[in-house]
Amino acid sequence: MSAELTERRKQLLKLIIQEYIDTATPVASEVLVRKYGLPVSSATVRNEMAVLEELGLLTHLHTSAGRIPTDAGYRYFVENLMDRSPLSPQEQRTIRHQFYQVRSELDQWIHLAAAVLARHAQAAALVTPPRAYEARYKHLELIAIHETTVLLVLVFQDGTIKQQTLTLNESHDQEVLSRSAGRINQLCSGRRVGEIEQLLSAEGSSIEPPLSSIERLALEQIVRAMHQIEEQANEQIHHDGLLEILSQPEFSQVERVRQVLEILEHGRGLGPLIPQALASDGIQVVIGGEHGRDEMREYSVILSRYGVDGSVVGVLGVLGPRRMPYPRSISTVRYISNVMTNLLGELYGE
Amino acid sequence: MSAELTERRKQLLKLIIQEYIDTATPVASEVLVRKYGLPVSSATVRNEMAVLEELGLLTHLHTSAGRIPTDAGYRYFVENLMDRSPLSPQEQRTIRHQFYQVRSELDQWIHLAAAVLARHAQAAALVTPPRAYEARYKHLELIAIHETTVLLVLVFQDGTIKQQTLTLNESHDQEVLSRSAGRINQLCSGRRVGEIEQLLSAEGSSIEPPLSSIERLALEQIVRAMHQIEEQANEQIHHDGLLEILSQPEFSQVERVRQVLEILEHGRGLGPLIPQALASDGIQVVIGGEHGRDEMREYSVILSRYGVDGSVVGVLGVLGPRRMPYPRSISTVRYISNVMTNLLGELYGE
DNA sequence: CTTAGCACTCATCGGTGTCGAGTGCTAAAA
DNA sequence: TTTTAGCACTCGACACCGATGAGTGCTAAG
Repeated sequence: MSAELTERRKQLLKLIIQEYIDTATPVASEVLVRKYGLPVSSATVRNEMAVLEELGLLTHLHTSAGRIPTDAGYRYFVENLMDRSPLSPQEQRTIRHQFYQVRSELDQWIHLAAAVLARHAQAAALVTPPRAYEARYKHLELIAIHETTVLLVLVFQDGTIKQQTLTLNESHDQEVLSRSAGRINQLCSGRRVGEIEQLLSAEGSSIEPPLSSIERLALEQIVRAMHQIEEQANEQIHHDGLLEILSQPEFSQVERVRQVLEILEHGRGLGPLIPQALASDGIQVVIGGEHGRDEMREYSVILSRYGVDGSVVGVLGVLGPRRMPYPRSISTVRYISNVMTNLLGELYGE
Repeated sequence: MSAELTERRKQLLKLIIQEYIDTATPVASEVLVRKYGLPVSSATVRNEMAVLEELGLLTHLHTSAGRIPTDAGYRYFVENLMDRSPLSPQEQRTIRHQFYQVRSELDQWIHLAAAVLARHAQAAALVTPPRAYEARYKHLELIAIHETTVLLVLVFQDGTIKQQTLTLNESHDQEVLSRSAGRINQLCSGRRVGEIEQLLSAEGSSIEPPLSSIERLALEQIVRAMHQIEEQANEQIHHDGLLEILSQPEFSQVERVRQVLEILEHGRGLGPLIPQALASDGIQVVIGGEHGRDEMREYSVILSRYGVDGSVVGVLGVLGPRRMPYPRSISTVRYISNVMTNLLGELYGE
């Protein structure tokens, strides 16, 4: 009986979780009444705790230890209980200022985003570079480097840049290369990989004048590069903030550090979370082993998509121990996500 | 008396160090005679060990513990004792093959170098991107992205690419931008930053026709970017292989992990080692706190310059615990350094 | 429904004793 | 003079013990 969530129990749960997040030690009934001046005795609190445990929101490690939240407990906290306070105007200003300083350096954005996320959420941060759903050709440049070697710089519509080298049979001067690049630019501007492939196939061989050997070679590289980009679309994940989480008590055994590194570097355990975040609006919070992923049992992730919908998007978020300051982390992820979205919006036109 | 380094003592020292590197536990006299079938008794070995300790080549943590090498011991080992065996042809082939696969992707080289170093030397790897001593302008491209925003892609003679965005007062079409870029390319090709600055100053205002506002803006960005590149010349260090060293016993306390992270991410403690390696031929081995750097007392680094002398150079190497398989690490660093040097040589002409 | 009281549980910590690895020394053997 | 056997001594590692104390669960009274 009475296994229902009364208002008092909710408040108690909230306090317990906040306290645990704060102190990283199991919270005892006694401590709660003292610290927060509850109008009831510790015994009552204990009774309530027992009910919350029955409901699956709390556990304890052994009989004479304080309570700690379960995944479900955290989930309920995140969804119904926690105070959603955005970052302070002061913090927002600082962050905006940092981004303002690198506003023109596209490739710094993800570094900065990861660094700021890590510092403000005190967790490991992960950011995937913003990518278009499908690569579209924007611009090619061929630059003579040395005799028969040519630097091929490829720019896509989402701002991604790829550089490759090309080795030719005979040396050509910059003049010729520029003309070839110009021609390819005209042929391919705004095209998808499929359309460019056609230029190379029989179908495309009807173009006049026929493609020079340089042009063919360059086009082949372009097609290869575009396929490559689409394959590894959101696979490469930039991360930062290892140092931040090392100071947290849950990482006092190296084994944990190794696990996190494996998640961050190889994406082990992250599984479908990134694509999922990419496909859905709003903030995704995954607590512990919620989705049955064993490697993640001890960790939580908060992810958010960012970017211009339908044009160029990425995912950013934080990874930390299950005992994570959810309100703050979520606010941080949300804010940085917005900042990045705005930046990209300015770049590509909202 | 008799505190001199006889042949037998040298051989003993070599064995002790090899054994310690292997097992990570202080080595006992008894173990040595048994494992290597020495023609003397453990007592004799103990006497010899005492002499080696007197010479400052060995220590022990407490009276009844086996011996471990001191920095000087390792140093003597590296310089006079160890077997210098290059990587096996099999390994060399594997490595060359891996590099062959990414031969055209310039920006993959440092990633691959770090990854291969880390895996083969079982240590943390660090690689600075290859840089010219001073930046020289190679090529500029201006690409209209959206209304008044323009993507500026800047290529330097050493292959470095920088991308920036530029916001103009009014929108211009690609035609105009390309013409401006072409003009700047003509003006700046192969120039150093100083010469380009002159174009912007009073002295340069005599060019005809006078620079358009777009051209001025672009030039300003170019100058800024070149200064930036020269400042952070070899400051950014790419690293890899944290996971490799985590499994080593010396990193069983997180504190050590933090230290290494701080060295790798912020270059703390590396101090002048990188510039030093950049300035000298051959392989640099720094063992423990040899050069009085306290943060490094527990670690050793092996660095090598790579690249085309006088044209474009970088530094690569490994960082590991003092107890490091020096012969193997040194061979690996040497080999990868050669591979990278060859790759760059092909690119820029030997 | 709340609470005081109390028994019970369990991790933590300091202290103690034992064990074994390893050295250092000494005196005898080579 | 060098080597070696023998042995005392040192010190870390480990297990065990009991005390301590935090914290719960239960019960019976308010």
